[in-house]
Amino acid sequence: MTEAITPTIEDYLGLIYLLEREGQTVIGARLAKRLGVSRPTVTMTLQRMARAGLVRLNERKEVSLTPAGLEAAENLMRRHMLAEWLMRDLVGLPWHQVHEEANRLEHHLSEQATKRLEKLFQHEVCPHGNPMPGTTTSEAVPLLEVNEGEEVVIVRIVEEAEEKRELMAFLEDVGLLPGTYLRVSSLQPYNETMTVEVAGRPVVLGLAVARFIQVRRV
Amino acid sequence: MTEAITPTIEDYLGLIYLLEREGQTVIGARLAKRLGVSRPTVTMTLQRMARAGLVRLNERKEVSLTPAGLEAAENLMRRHMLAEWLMRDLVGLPWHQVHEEANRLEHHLSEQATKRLEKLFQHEVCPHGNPMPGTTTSEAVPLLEVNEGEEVVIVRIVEEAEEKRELMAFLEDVGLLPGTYLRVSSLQPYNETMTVEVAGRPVVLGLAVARFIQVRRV
DNA sequence: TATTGTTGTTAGTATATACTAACATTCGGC
DNA sequence: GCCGAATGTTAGTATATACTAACAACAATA
Repeated sequence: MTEAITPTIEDYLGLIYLLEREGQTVIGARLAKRLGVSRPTVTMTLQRMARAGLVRLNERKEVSLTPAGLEAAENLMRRHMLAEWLMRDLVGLPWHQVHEEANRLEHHLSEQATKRLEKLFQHEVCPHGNPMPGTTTSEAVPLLEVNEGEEVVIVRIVEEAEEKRELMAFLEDVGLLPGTYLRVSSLQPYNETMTVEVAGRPVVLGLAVARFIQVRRV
Repeated sequence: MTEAITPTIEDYLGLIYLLEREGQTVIGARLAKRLGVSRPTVTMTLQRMARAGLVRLNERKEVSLTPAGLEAAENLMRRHMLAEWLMRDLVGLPWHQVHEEANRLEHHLSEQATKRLEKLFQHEVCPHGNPMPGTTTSEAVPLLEVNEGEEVVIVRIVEEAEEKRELMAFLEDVGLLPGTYLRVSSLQPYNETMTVEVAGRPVVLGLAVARFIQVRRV
């Protein structure tokens, strides 16, 4: 039945999992865009996945994970996040590179290696603050919604942003990482920006970016 | 020119590299056997590799690496051995499993991660005692050739043996690892075995296995 | 020398993953 | 309710990687 879950199929599973977790409707066109492939390719791959019992499509072509698909997806996400911690804490790769590295390694970690990593890293979140499968998301709001003058702490950088290499390098550079405290010093909606104060230094953020940063008020 | 070096191509490069280093004549049939694929598959893949400038075939169909192929192969071997050390020393996988794990991960380590690993692990050999590309093999003889009563230290387990999963588990179990001191207590050529003393305990080894273990006299 | 085994190649096929071009359908907005 | 945009699918194609069956060339050996 569940023939072979290839790296490609795992990529689909992981993305569908994340979109579902964010409460988004999962359709082929969105997968195509996020995965960087054409719509016909997605159609074909989803067909194989449905045949393998990993996903279903309803009459409106909305995609959802079956129990088997969910299990495989959670398994993948666990390996992804453990690979991220491995790269960050043991190998010493810069924070902004670990997602990309883990994206390739995650498909090739054996069960034994995964078990070892689970022993070593007992975190409930990945290095970007996103929850491991099985744990619940801690309360947070987009930095976008925070008012002028408020102090907050960064809870997570959402997964969509992890794919954006230069953005990640920028965030690491200015120190906008999970756990960082900052103050919203002023809003410039006319300019689509906001200014925050991080470790005493002002940083101007585009509002698109401020939507990717989730924070908790302090 | 050098289009894309796929994991499959890397597997071929690595094997050819090792066979060349052992001074063996590299022919398609041997590659087919060691890689576990059919001869036609090897023919086709070697054609693509030749087209990409990674190997040449002479009139007698013997395969050799081009400079570009050698560079790619050495690069791969370095990643392989670094992945082995990573798995052994940082992740804590048992010795007999690290080769298999590294065989998959090696294809997906970025240059940045490889550089980090090179900083962390400055060994001249892999966990099985085989030399990193660029370093020279230290003098050693097959355990097979050692006489009764001699004391030796294990220098390496040759690469061919690394593929044999159960053998590797056995070697780890009885403690026949690089650096281990042992004494050849007796030979039973009629039985195709020899008996060695490891840490006070006698171990009977098939001669086929004794050919895989290289030692230095002490 | 004749036979047998090894080796390499052709031919035909399969699968997963991609693409473009073209079309059908459906949805959102006016 | 109509129209253009978004979406999904067909059809045709490409590439890398595999396979089996069959054959040709050569080597090795009885």
